[in-house]
Amino acid sequence: MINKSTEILKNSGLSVTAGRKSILDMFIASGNALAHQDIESGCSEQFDRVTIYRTLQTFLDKGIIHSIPATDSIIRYALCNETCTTTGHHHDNHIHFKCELCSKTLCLDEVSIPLVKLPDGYMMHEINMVVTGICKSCR
Amino acid sequence: MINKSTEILKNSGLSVTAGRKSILDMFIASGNALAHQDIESGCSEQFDRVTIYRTLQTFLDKGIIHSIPATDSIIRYALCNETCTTTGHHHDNHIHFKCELCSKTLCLDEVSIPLVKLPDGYMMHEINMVVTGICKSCR
DNA sequence: ACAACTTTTGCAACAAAGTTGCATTCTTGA
DNA sequence: TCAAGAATGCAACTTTGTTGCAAAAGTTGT
Repeated sequence: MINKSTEILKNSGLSVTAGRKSILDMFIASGNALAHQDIESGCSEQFDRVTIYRTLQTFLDKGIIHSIPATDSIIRYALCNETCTTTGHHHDNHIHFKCELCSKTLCLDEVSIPLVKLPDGYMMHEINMVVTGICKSCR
Repeated sequence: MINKSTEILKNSGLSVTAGRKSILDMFIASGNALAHQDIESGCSEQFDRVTIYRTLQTFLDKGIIHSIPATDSIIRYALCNETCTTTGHHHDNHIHFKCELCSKTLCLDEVSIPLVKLPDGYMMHEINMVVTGICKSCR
């Protein structure tokens, strides 16, 4: 295996293409979550918009990335960490932080989501927590 | 004050118009959160799409409704409860539940969000928690 | 109840975001 | 290396969201 992106793609049973590799490399290189738009402005010269949509969907399906909910209708994606090896939907147990100044979104892997008790009759499947505030580098 | 929607509008210092009243009535009548699309299909014959966008934005600004983050890029809105009297952004301290079967989103006012400790250097401002699973009525 | 003033609405035109089908190109495994 | 299958690019389209402006409605004071 030459590099990490190739390795991830092969492990997920995906064919290795230039587009997938460079999108995956963007995730690996970036410390924070990326929106479709971020990726497009990073490589729209090389790859079609449609390819980016489909690649992100494929990565989601394979559990390579996860999506981070937001109230601004901009969905951001972040690499799943190595312990998430299962294909398809899976639970990330860390919280997400969105900085109000630099508006970067990142995974705080070291902070796990506390358990909550739902009212009777509700079954929990996935849980998502997003904190907004000021990040380390913006203070 | 004739009815609840009129009362809410006046309390927020907004002029009372047919559009605002009927959108507000939809929120009051519906037990769950509504997306722009839900509202549009409920009253698009009566009111222009643009009016709905602007009305939702106005309600958000005045703190009449709050937006609920989601991973499907569909922002849903729900009425703020009466304790939220402040104008503008404010923190709702309850969790949100999205049912995977009926895909309704609702506020679980009785479940409050537990505190989490952020790593050093991060300042928390707002916190949002969304649980997906199966709701009471779908079991 | 009315007039003057302010706010809201609808329309049109536009911009951005996302989807689909299909022909071409690239990957993979034998 | 070659054939089969998968991914890509393109074009056309749908959906979603935004902006400016004139018309309509709401509000306030008399």
